[in-house]
Amino acid sequence: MEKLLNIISDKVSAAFAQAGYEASYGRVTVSNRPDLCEYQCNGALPAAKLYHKAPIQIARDVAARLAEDPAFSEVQAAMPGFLNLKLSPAFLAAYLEQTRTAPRFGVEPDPKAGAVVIDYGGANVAKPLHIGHLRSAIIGESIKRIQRFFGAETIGDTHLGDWGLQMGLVIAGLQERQPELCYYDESFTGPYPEEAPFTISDLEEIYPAASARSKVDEAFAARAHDYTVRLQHGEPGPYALWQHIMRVSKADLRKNYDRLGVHFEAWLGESDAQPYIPEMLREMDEKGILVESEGARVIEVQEPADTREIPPCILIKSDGATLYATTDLATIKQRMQTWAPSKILYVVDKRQSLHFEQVFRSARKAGLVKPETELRHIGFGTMNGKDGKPFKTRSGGVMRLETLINEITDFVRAKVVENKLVGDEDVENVTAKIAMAALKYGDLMNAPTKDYVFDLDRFAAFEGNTGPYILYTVVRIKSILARYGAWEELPIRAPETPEAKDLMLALTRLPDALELAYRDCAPNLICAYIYELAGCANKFYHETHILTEEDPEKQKGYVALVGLTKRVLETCIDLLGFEAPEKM
RNA sequence: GCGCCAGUAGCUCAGCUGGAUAGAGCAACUGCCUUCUAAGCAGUAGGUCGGGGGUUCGAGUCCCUCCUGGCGUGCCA
Repeated sequence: MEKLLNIISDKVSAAFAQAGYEASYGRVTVSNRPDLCEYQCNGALPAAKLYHKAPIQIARDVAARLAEDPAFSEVQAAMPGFLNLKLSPAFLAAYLEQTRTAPRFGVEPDPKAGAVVIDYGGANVAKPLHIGHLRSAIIGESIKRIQRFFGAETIGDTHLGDWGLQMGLVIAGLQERQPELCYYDESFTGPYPEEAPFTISDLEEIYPAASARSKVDEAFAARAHDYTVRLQHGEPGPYALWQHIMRVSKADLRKNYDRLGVHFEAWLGESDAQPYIPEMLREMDEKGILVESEGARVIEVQEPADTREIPPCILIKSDGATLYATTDLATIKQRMQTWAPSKILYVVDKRQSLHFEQVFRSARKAGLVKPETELRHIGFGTMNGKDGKPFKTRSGGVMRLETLINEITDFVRAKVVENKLVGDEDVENVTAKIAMAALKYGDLMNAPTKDYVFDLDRFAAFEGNTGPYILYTVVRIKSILARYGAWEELPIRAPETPEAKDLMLALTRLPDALELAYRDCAPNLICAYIYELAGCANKFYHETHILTEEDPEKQKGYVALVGLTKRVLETCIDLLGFEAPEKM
């Protein structure tokens, strides 16, 4: 359905045309002076130059032609040449009634969305998630849901770090602890045990220890390297161990992501891209784009239009090994073959932007994707502590994601218990929902590309612009609706108070907010929108006593309005990746 | 060195393609709970938009320059 701003713009444009001016000057925006009007058109100002007329004269010409339009209750020309508009209550109510009854609130899906791969999470096997993984998971999940809302068939892929030296390190590290294991016995022929010889806690000890040791113990480093090679050649012992590591690690990762409300459709990793590498390299060779440079095999990606130097994309090191870029390119090949997506979105730290620029250019040069396939790196900024430096624990270490979630959950639980609004049996459920809202909203409210300061005290305080504030708004409305009874079919009614009208105007802005968030992959725009909407809802709630309203028709209108508000808010927070409890 | 990003209230940040009086939240201060949840609402105070030039009827927004900080910059991921 047509967006309200477009409908008004069309009317004003037509008025410009009737008055003898170029219609394109009739573009209307939301007013930046709410004290004067609801919508404004600045077109008379630039038009004045073209027509050699006073802007105010043009504005008056146009205003005169809009005066009779029933959509507006007020049309005024203001100095020096602004056109100020107010919507008529009846027109606004009719429009919102369409919004209320239309599927997806009248937001139009993207007809060419197709399949979309979202590469996020960035977890490594055998290493616990730490707070560095938080942003990718939260932002990626939200972007995926937004894509899906606009009609895309979404595939969230973790792209696990499950190949390479880190695996060799774990295998070598485990050998130090349990050298007697059959996996290390090259004469072993029988089937390997079903049960993994370690737990996730063991793995979490083994990797950091092995990593540290490899830096000081050359013999150990060589063994790790050797195991890496043997694994990559599919030798039974290392391979069987690797499978155990994968299984144990994935189960643990899944548990942690579940707790975050983050779900992946595909749990593929670097290892799954390996089979595609030989053929990919051969094809690149045939195209003649894989060239020798300083002993390595690279793809040149510098273009004449570049203002900076873009180093070539290295696919084969001078020692013959492949690297990160090679795997990423093979992964693109794998994804195109498997899902033929219209776009692949990478939600990865923004410091890797050059890497992705190289990979994307190489992919196009190699013809791995269609010309119209969109490859996009959504680079996110660093999560800093209050000191402005990358977030650390009090002791200076990297904080585990689990620890962070536990801290915020404990804080929330104390608050939930204190407020006594929920029964004992609901405490954990409600606590988890509020904690997720605090954590996710606190992250998503920031533009993805920006570094931001993570302040647990601030996010946990729940006052002002926070996730819990949004939840609180929803919960208050739910409470009214539950007491009122059937509300779903009640139609929107013309507003009678400024608070009601403001709330309705805010509701009409939903499509604009969602479309921008979709276009720019920017969940923060949804946060900004629902904060504004929740503010309007709370003001309305404060000024209007719904359940004691004596006029049943008025009451129905109020209930319909908060009902629509609730549905919009719940849809939006679902796009952000969290949900509201019944009480809090 | 080169490139990218950032610098807006005491703190954390908005500010869409240049438009009217630069907006929120926190912190500070003041009101509002015998009525649908006060995790709320209303209000007061707080700003040479890093500095300096320029373009424009009009600049936080565009151009130039300087300062400060962060990040990146061929064989790590």
